[in-house]
Amino acid sequence: MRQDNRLPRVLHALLHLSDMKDPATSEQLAGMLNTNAAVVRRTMAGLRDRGILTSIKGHGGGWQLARPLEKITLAEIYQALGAPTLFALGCGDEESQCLMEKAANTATARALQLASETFITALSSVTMADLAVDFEKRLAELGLSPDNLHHFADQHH
Amino acid sequence: MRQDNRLPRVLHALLHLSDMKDPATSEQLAGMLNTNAAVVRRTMAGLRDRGILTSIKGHGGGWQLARPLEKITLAEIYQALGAPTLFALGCGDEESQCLMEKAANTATARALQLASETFITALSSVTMADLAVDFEKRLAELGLSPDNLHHFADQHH
DNA sequence: GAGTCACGTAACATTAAAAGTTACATGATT
DNA sequence: AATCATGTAACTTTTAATGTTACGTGACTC
Repeated sequence: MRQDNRLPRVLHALLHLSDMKDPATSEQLAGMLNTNAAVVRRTMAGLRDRGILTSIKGHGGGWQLARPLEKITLAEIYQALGAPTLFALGCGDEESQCLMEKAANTATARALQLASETFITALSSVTMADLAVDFEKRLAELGLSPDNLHHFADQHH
Repeated sequence: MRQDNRLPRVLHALLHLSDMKDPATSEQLAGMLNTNAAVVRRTMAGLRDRGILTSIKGHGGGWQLARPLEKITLAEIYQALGAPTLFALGCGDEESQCLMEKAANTATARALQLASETFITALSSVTMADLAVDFEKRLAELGLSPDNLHHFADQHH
């Protein structure tokens, strides 16, 4: 499989959305994320279905946050993306009849399961608001005031 | 990327090797693993370089364990495979200049890093001997004596 | 209410990495 | 010298994300 970058991409998009008053079109977001509008729609669809985003058609339409950043955990976003396969590693054929293969597969699956739980737990403990704080810190480190210079932080504009 | 099943496949192969007195040829292992001899050679090459296996050319040659199962951890095998990418998920473009994207990527990378550490730790705590014990248990559960019925456990034969 | 904007979605092409396959060179044994 | 088995390169296949194009539908403006 190719590498799945939807999670960081969506986080990135949500941060931009939180910074905008008006709805952002798929076209605008695609520009910020260096991708295609259809990809944005496809990727964001799950977040809309989960009530994280709203989408509005027609003039002045686009994407908006449906909730404050504090109430959106990264784990929920991961779920909204369909909880895509975390691992590039597989644990072998589940239906094998060879007991040696079963032992091998079980051991692999166990390690992957533990890693998966760690991943979900880590995502659960972080909200989008935490990311926004991280962003503000990065801004401040560059000596920029968070109040009036947000747009400088975004190289896309 | 496609799913990487090398780790469970190698574990499976090592269990079979531990059960054989004579070296097993790539052809034989390929039969047990339902794959191709060239794949076996390619996959096992890293284990040979790490001193986990020895390979012998010519008549009566093939693959053998270079150490007792107790002294082979799953983590070492994973390393011997080149520590292939664990995750199907990426953490975005590392070189982005957008501070929002950096915040998003960092958060994703952090969760992946924790998961990765859990995975390696889990692999480190298990040796091939543990897998052999697991195999014996599975044999016993089927009501078979471990002493003289090993070959029944392997559906390949 | 016609035109335009923006989402919704399907269909197809592209891409990346493991895995499968084929072929042949090299070394070891008989 | 013949045969066996590894070592390795080159190429094809596979799979899921991603990129792309196209068109339908709803919503707003005039």
